[in-house]
Amino acid sequence: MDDPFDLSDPPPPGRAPAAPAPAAPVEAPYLVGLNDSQRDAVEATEGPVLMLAGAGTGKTRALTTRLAHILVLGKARPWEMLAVTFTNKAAREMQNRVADLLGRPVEGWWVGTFHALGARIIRKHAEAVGLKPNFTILDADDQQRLVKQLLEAAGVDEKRWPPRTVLGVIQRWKDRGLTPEKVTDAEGSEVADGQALELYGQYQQRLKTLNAADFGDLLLLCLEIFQKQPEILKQYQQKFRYILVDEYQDTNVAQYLWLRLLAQGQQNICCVGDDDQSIYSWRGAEIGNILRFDEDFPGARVIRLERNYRSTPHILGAASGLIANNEGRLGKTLFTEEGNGEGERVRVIGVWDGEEEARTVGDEIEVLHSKGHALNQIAVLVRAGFQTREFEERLITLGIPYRVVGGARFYERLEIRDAIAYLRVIVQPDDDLAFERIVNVPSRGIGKVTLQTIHMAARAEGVSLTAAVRSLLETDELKPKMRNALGNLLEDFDRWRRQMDVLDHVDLAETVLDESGYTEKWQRDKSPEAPGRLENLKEMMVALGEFENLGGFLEHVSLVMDNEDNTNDDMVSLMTLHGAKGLEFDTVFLPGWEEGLFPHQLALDDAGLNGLEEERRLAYVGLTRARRRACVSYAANRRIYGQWQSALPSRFINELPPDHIDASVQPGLYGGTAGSGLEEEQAYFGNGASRAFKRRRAQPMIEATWRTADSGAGGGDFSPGQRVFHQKFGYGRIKSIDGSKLEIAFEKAGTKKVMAGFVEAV
DNA sequence: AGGTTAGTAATTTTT
DNA sequence: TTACTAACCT
Repeated sequence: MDDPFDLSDPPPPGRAPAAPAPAAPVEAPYLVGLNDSQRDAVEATEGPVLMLAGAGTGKTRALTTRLAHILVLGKARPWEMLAVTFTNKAAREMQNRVADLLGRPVEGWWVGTFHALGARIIRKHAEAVGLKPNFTILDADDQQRLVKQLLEAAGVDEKRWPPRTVLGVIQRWKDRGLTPEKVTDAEGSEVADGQALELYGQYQQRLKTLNAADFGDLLLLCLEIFQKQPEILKQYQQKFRYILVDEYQDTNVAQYLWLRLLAQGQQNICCVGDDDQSIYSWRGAEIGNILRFDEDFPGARVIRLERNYRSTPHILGAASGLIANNEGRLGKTLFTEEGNGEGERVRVIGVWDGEEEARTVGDEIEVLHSKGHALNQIAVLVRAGFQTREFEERLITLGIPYRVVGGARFYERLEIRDAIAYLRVIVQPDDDLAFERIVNVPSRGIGKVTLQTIHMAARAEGVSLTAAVRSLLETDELKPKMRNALGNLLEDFDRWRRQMDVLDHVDLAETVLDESGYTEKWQRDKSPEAPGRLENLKEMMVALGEFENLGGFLEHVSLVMDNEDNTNDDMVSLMTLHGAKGLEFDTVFLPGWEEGLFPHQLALDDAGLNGLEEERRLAYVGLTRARRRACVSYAANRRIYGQWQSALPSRFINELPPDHIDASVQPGLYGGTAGSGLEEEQAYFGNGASRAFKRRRAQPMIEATWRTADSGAGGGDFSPGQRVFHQKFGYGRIKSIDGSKLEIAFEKAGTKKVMAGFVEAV
């Protein structure tokens, strides 16, 4: 992941300027076969354009052709183009398809995810925002641990305010482009005993100390750079002459601001999206961004892609009828090519319980399979992950191969995260979160108490944990056993760091895992998953080998968390509706359409009508994944968390236009009337609405590990001869001072070296 | 310091 | 129901 060119934009050496064709021929080959609106979208290169692309309307084709077109016309050289996506997969596809269109790879253009591009910009100007260029990008787990530490220090009850909740609040602020200074006091007042805003500030402070940024920062810090240093912004503005944004309906405020700053002046920005497929508001996506586009970019052209190449008229009719129940849409009228017949109606099946639903779907799949239907053209799309289980069990029974898409990702596995933590500490000694993760893995006898001591020392001196350990080693604060263990560990670190220059990075990683005893830990482990973990570690080494250095690998790990998809294997796909966005299958099963599950009760609780509309969009996304067959189902009874619950058919079922569906209900459900209504008195999925905002009396302050030491960094407050008190050694008199380390003659414990932060004057 | 047990909570998750 | 965490015991 090197950066072959810098901001000043010299053409990549040895490469001819992207041969600008002498005016595009009237009918360039790549334009053949586009429909009128697609062609419109390709040729409207100047000024702001909103490409409203409905499901299955050939969006990617239009968008990649547009990019190729700009290059062919010579309107921009590759490095003057910026193409932003949400996923690495989408970025990769864009790159490949543009290359296909042009018949050669395009090099040097900025194509990638918001986060990857943000990271790239920040690394270049890191000092401007108080980071070193080698800053760490924290993952979700790191972030949560950090918040947890802050909550503990602030004495917030973690039962009431779980770290993930508080982290969520901080992230939503970041999504909105709000730094701690910009959040209004009132906003955090309900969260974490009113300390949310303060915690946010501390969180950011910690990140700086750790030389780290989280995902939100990858955009926020860009904004900060652009604001603080307008000349840098200007360079980028001049550089990027054509900007293209995919999945615009999923952008959050920070991303919107980022784009708007970059597009200023030039305004050749093309945003592609579909308001009806906005399903990530809970992650900060602002559907308003796409709805407001023509206000934000005056004179914008809106081009609608409405001709659907994917689904049958019945499927499209059902989906369109459903989504028509939403308000505040930009509105599109999807249509299909005529002449292919109408296809099958969308089937709607009501059954007794979840097990029967799984059995029914399984049987259907079996029939399709026996007719020669490819399994990888069949998907079961569920609302929530736990729903896949019943289908898995059924498919196993039937002997039908399947894969669960999504789920645990490679780099999130315990052993991989541990291994990476070792590498992180080596590359970036200030990375406390990584240090903490592996300081006692494998077990070195360093427990809670020792770690606490290290934390206090770090806090007192305002340094990283590694540095604090270094200081502590020169004192008598630690028990000899600990001092020995930590001393060895630090020696190891130092040695590995030295080897970074001489050893190949794969060899180094192997050395580290070997000498640290980490590999051995799993070799000795007798649990059934241990061999798999060792396999994964080997696998990681292979991945590591594909990078030039450790830094590149770590960047990849942070930013490219996607699963490899083996779409080639003939297997049924089980996945969530969210996971299915952007995919298509001949046959799609949509189980669990029940009130409370879909729409999900929590979505309604949290976001009311907006929540309902987003659930409806999710249903729309589900239906429009199907090319030829869609089958919706619901169960009258379902076991959730071991409890049987009865449920009514989803209101979405009633919203499907009768002309496009074919409903069959198992006799005996709901006293014989199917989907007859949604009586309000039913309270499904029990637990009340406002769990998130319950409060409790303030907790007594936890003995502050961090709070105490804020004042006195260094040994400056002490002088020789002074009488002091130490928690462990009692009273004594200072003999000499060496920086933050004091030599003290204790009355009971004898003469010891201790950290200044651990003693108080008496 | 590490293992055991009891209590609790439980969507969606492109980076 | 399961899975994870925090206090608790050894």
